[in-house]
Amino acid sequence: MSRTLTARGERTRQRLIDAAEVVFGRQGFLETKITDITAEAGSANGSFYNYFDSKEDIFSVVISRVNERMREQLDDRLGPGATPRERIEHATGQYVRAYRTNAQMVALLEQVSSVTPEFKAARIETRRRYTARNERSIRRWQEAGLMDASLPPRYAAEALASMVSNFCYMWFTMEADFEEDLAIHTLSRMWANSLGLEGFDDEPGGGVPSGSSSAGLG
Amino acid sequence: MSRTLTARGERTRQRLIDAAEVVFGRQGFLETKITDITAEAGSANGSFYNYFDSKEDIFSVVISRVNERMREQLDDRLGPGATPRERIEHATGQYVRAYRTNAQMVALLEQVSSVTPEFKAARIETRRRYTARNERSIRRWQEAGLMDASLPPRYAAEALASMVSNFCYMWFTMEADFEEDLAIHTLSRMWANSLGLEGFDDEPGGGVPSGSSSAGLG
Amino acid sequence: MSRTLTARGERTRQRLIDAAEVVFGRQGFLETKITDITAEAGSANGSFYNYFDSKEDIFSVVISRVNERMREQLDDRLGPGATPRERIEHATGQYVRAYRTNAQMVALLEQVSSVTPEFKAARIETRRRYTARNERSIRRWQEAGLMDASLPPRYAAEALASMVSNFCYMWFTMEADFEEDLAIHTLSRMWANSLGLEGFDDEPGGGVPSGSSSAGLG
Amino acid sequence: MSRTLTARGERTRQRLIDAAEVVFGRQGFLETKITDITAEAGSANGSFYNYFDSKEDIFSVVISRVNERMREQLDDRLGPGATPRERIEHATGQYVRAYRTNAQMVALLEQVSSVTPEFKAARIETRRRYTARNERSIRRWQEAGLMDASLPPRYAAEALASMVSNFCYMWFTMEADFEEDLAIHTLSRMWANSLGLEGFDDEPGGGVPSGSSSAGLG
DNA sequence: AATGAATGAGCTTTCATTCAT
DNA sequence: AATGAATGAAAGCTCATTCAT
Repeated sequence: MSRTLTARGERTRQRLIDAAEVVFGRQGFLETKITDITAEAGSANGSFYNYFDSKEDIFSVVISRVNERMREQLDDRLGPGATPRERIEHATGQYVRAYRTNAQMVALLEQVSSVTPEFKAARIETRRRYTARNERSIRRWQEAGLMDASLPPRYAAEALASMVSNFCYMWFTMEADFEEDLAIHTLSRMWANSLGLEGFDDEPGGGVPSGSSSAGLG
Repeated sequence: MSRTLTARGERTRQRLIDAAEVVFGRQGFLETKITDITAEAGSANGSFYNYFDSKEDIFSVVISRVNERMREQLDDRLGPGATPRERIEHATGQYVRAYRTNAQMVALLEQVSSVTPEFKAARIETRRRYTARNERSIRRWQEAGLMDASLPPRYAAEALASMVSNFCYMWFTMEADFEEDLAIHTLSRMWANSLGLEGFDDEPGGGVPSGSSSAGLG
Repeated sequence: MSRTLTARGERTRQRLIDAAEVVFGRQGFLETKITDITAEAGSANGSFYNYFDSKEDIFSVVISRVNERMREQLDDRLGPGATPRERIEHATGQYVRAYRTNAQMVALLEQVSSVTPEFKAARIETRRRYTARNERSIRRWQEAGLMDASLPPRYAAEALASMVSNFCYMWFTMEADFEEDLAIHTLSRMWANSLGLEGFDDEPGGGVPSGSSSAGLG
Repeated sequence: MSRTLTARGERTRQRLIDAAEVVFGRQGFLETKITDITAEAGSANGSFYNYFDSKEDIFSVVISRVNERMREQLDDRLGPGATPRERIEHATGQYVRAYRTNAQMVALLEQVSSVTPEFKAARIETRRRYTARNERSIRRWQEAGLMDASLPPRYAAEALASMVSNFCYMWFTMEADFEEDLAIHTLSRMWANSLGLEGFDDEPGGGVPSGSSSAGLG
């Protein structure tokens, strides 16, 4: 499935990927039939197999693209003058918006990863990459005496990633009703509180919880 | 499917439900075929339809039973002399253990609910019931001046349920490696911290974050 | 595929096997579609898979049945008073008639065995079993001084099996035109001649070329 | 498919034929896909249809080429001074070696001819052409009083072609294990014996059983 | 009630062949 | 001539569900 393609071929392949994203989003992984994808793309049944081996194959391409998009959306960092609280709020806001944009696909990955071992592994890895960033921040803050030293960083990082990501899951996928500014503000405040960052609010230049906001899959 | 059954019929029905739980747990919803269930139950293929309409039908029965079990496991409350921190820790411990015991089934429901609208609604409802308890506690604590009054109770309750439940999900379903006592302690401490309960630790009789923490599905 | 069947099941299974033999004979292995078999048997497409895993599966059942039939047809031996020439002629006649009856299926097995390793092995084994009988006869005759001692028994046995079986193949499958009595007589005579049995014709009780005539698949 | 080709076209066509022989030999007729041939030839999928109508079409070209080759390999005759036994041995040796060289293709044709009526006819015709040569020899020998006059020439010729060709089939295609010199010698001796050529061994200038022995397809 | 056979819609995948460039 | 993308008819197989006993 990696023979080089002509321009036309590349176009068709893209059409199929776009179609797949639409259909996966609409029907979920399992309810998506190859036929649905080709129909959506306006090509013949058999054309699918000129480009992909299986539904899993195209799904992983779609997911990669979504991850890429989310990574970009989470990339903006505040400058060095910002306070930790500002940083947390900024990162949380980014995360929430990125999640909202891609909610369907993120939920989809969740759904699939609990079934297919291959995707489960990928999903765990992505999550690990992002909690690792949280963990480093926490470690730094603890070394700097900025927060509760008794919290084990890895555990705390996982807990925070859980809080934000699952909140978004309930919000965007399970259709709980929240107001954006208030949600971001509340999550940010609870995040800071939970680590015992209170009292350090105005110290600029603290570590960044940042990507903390576990892209896409946190 | 609810006509009254003879004793024999009732026994067969139970055998099928037991078998279904085993098989669902082993193979997941989709990989479970009706024949797998009847084989496990030691009855004939066709017998299934004497008691259930479909795979969804028996699945919902299995899930109800699991929910029932979890509710019981989360029901033990501390007496009136306990401090809020003790209560939080107690409830968190209960939740963690209940989750662990039923992790397979909880994950299963998660998986299914993102696919089938019917189960999605049920899952939302269960979650709502439990966050509602958290929410009431928070409201009470705020009225009693025991915690940060600026946090909107519904949002905070959802965030805390997310933190604990998704932590357990990563732990028991995605096989992250945590140590039980430390995990419970850390989650409890972050829970209390995040609400700004510090300084109130020793006030006995506060509300109970409790099993509140969303049974089975939080 | 070996669960015990009820009478009805057994009947259906037999219907499918009968149908398969007809269709295989008519269309060959490759041109036979599962649908053709079920149509011929008058049952539904899916019913096939209640009894067989695949086309190969049912084919091997059909072939076994044919082998069985041929073995029976080749089983009649002459009494002890017969001369070698009589024995050879008798055995050749049997072989020719058995081949004719089952020509379609024998050719089919030949066709399939050159493609599918599994059937190739089976086919070689059957052939080996029958040439082994020829070989033993030849050895005995040589020890008894009844024939040309310079012919290596295994080679000679293979050559004779080839002569008769391939003659029949050309005759019944490739539609060469021969007259039965003359064919049998000629083959018998050449068989005896080739071994140098001339001059011993009238000695009664010699070894039996017999099943020599490689049943079904020689 | 026989419009005149430019030099380039002719080269491409040859490349395809060469590739086809390789691939047919490697994978058999059925497992050979058009794409396998073009891939082996290093040209594009669609190019195939510039030169051939179908897989059958190119197959018949390949087979013709193989037949041609075999005919050449069988063409060497002994001079007039040779005895019949020498001639038979010489011709048998030639046949065995030619078969060995082309065994894959010969088996292939056998396989295909039992399926496709078109190739079946061609195969019968080729066989007939070569047994006809045997038959003429036998007739000549009988007229010259050199052998058993009671054997009907056409029947005997068919039997001998069967003996040698099917022996080779078992040897080279079904992987029976024989030693070359001994095999050739045994087959030759049995050939002569079966016709009752004994006692005439040393008469030079007898007819030639010859390459007669059915090229390629005997 | 219990059984297990029968059914057929539904989906995936392959690949010879055609088409447009 | 050469290319490689596009096509869609087959065919196999699964399995929930219905039926007959």
